[in-house]
Amino acid sequence: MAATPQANAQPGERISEAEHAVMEVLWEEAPLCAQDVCAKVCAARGWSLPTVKTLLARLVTKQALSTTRDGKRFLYSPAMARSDYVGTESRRLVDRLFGGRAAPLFAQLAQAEALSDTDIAEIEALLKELKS
Amino acid sequence: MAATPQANAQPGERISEAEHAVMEVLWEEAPLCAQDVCAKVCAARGWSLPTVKTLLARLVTKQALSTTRDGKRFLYSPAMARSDYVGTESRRLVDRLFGGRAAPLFAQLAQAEALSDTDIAEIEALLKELKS
DNA sequence: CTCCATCGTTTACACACGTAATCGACTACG
DNA sequence: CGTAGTCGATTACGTGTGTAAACGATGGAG
Repeated sequence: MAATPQANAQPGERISEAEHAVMEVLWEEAPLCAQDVCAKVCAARGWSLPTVKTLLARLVTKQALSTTRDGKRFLYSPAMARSDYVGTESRRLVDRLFGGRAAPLFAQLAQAEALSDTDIAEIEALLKELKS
Repeated sequence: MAATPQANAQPGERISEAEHAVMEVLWEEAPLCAQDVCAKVCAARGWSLPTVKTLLARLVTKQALSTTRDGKRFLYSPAMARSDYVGTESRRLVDRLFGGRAAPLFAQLAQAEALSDTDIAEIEALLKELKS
């Protein structure tokens, strides 16, 4: 049984940007069938239904989604927590660009004026909590 | 002059991860010739010299590097500031994962215990400065 | 002045990704 | 019971990326 190229896929398999858009929809609401996902994601990205189906299939292969049969169709649900994904992605960036240190990232955002007053207030609150 | 596929390349062209490793070396020290870059980057990544040459060439095409002739070889220097790259990449992530808001990213890092005491202290100091 | 080492350039190739059409099966309506 | 619509699966294809060999020019050693 000569494994086809895509046949093997570890759970750690990387989720691409387009795939992420699909995950985002399902993290917001699940389970959904392909059409529902398409309706939501196509509105934002302008993809066609076949495209969304491909992405769903690839995500299932990568074990990022799980499926349940519902009559003739499938219902898709996330098989990984959004916080996990967000966590590893954030960590990736911090490692790659800031040597694993979070402070320089913060400095970067501050300098780029990417921090709103609300952000600053929230971060301040978080800091207070961390120190307690 | 039928433009070859790669012939056109805007300055905004995206820098891939492998290319970024090369940029990193040149941001640390420049200008350098291909061999010097290779010596540094190959130690960390285990690439061969041809590979590094390809990456350098692609980066020149993307206008992320500039070159000066030095006898028979080229000296490569970054044509974009590291802070610019780091800025856009950070922004990208924050936009994609946190709806453009920095506070949730911070919360994420805090929750993942990715914040050292030093980080917290530095961020606190930055906050104080921002509010003044 | 010739030849070799060394550049940068060109070409190569497999795989991931974005995007999509087509196909075969199955369900539901008539 | 047949047929049309719909679903997931299969196949497709161009481009970017990671990785590298082959090639052609050129400058420096002898």
